[in-house]
Amino acid sequence: MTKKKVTSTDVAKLAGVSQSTVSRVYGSGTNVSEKKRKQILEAAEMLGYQPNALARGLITNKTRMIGIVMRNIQNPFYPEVLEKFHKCLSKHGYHILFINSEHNLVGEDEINHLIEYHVEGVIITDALLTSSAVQRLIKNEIAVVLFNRYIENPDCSAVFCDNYFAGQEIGRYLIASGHKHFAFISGPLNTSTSIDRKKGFEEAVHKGGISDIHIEIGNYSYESGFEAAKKILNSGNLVDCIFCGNDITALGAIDAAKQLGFQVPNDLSIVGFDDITMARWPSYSLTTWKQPIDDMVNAAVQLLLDEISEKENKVITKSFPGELVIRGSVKEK
Amino acid sequence: MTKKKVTSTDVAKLAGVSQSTVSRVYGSGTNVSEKKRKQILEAAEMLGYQPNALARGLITNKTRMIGIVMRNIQNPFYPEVLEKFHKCLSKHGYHILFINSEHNLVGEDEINHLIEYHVEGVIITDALLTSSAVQRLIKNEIAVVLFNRYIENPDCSAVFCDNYFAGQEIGRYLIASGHKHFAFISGPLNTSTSIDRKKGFEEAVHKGGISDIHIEIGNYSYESGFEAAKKILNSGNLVDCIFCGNDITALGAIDAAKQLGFQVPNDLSIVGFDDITMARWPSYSLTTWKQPIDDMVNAAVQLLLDEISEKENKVITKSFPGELVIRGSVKEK
DNA sequence: TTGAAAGCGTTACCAC
DNA sequence: GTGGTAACGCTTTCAA
Repeated sequence: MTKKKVTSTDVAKLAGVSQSTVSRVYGSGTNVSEKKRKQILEAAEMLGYQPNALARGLITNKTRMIGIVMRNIQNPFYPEVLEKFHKCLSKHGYHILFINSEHNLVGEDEINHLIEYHVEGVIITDALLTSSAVQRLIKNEIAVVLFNRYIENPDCSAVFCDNYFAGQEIGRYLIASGHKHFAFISGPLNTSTSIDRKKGFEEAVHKGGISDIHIEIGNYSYESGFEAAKKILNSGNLVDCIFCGNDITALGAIDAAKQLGFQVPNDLSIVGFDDITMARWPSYSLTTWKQPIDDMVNAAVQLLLDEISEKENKVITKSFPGELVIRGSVKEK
Repeated sequence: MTKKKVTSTDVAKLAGVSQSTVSRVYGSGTNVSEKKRKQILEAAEMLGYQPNALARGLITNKTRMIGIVMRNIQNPFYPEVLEKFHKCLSKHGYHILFINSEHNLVGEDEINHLIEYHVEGVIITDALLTSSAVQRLIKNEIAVVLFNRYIENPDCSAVFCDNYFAGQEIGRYLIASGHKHFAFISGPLNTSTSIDRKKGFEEAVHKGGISDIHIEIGNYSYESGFEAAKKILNSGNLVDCIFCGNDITALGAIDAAKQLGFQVPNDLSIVGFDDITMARWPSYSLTTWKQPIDDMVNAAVQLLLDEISEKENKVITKSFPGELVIRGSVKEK
């Protein structure tokens, strides 16, 4: 077993045909007789031939690679999202160049890598691009879709949950179930996601006749939920419910409440956001807002593929409502 | 702002030099005068030039891509691993082609993709390769390292935690802390990982004078831990401790125990494996075995890079002991 | 230090 | 149907 890489020319020689014909078998598939096709496939099998995707990409300008830039992968919501993107993209014959970004704003060098590798499109989850970065991608004919974020003055497509609506619904639900003293643990307020959830929630609560909401700003982590809840419960303010910006924060809040001797939901109601698998665990049984991940992922991929094939840049934003999932962390009084 | 992709030839023209010289600036960096380098970088900046990694890879046979095949990404252990791999690999200038495998055995088509894209190396986490798959990768000069698994008759390198030792230590610890009635919730017994943990644990427990261990086989998920624990606790067998094959299983077991009215650790001790972040959460406060992820990831990357640069295939396996992390889920009687 | 030219493994466009 | 040949964008000789 030698170690030389085998090319279409090797296959052609062994099969006694031209290299072009081999290429046709693996490419268009047309214009090749049944007999030669057979010979070629046999020869390829013998040699262990695999077409070189790089060479192909060089000439076709189609690498069949999609860059996924993901932040916050420690939040269980995102592995689930990644898994679904992988499934959906590979169904369409695409591969994933994975980039784990650490910042809210995707860095220049990360953009550079995506351009260098000539990915056909990029999905950005839970992060943003400067508009100059968007321009660079577009200039390099790379389609872009934001996932779970959008930009006010949109220069690229986006798929997200209607956070404003969701925030409202959660506010209404807590009002309707008889709560009087509200707190909200938000994520950092530099993201559309956080801002909209907050705005919707506040509006609904105010409309329900409650003027004061105790607000803490966290960073969507368990620890920040834990700390924020402690602060709220130790503040002396009366509080009978907390809306948490995401599930993992809510789990932290529940643990903090328990530690301080509060019973959830009897003394304190807690609502999360995302509906991660853990929300369902009996220790928490978290009432939360379900983001329709499947639909969102499918939509994002569809948008991306459309952009890739159509070449013109329509900017489309798609929002999904999602739905309240009632479990056991809210007391309906 | 036009949309034509800019190449080194474009840069050369604008800078008034030859394409070769542009290439030298971005490649070796040698043999180019300070003056021309400056002109070139300026021109490149103006045009927004990025070298084409595919074309480069085609000629150099170095794509600077590493394939990561990951299974079970819903288990929080693996996102953490992925994040660290990303960090370590990008520090070395490598990029990740991400593949989410659904099976214990990596499929032929997944191998094909890795070969097609000419990744320089592959890291397989929590899955195995048939030896014919290994041979195909090697024939295509792709280095392979298994992470968290090894093969009995090794044809590729591997990095893992010494599961046999860890199992023993956990057994000894539970014996030493006065437990008498043992149960074990294993992962599927077709993996080295599971087999070794089980073997070590059983040996230590037997050596401690206990002959019976109630064994259940799960699949390393929360749900399977939950169900298995219920089965154990409802079996009528007396049980005062359960060792769970991984943390997520242990969390399920804890929740099941609580639901059945058992107090952890007073009525029942529980030990996990991995030390995922959630093990630290107050609701669980799980005593567990810490896999030294950082060291393991660094070792895996180092092994891979060595294999890539040395071209000869030494098969090296590296095991790490890890350590017991004592929290609150075990009663020391 | 520089540039011309060959070649990496494909696809695409020709003639035949 | 088929094979020859020119790209694709780069690195790497080799002469100058």
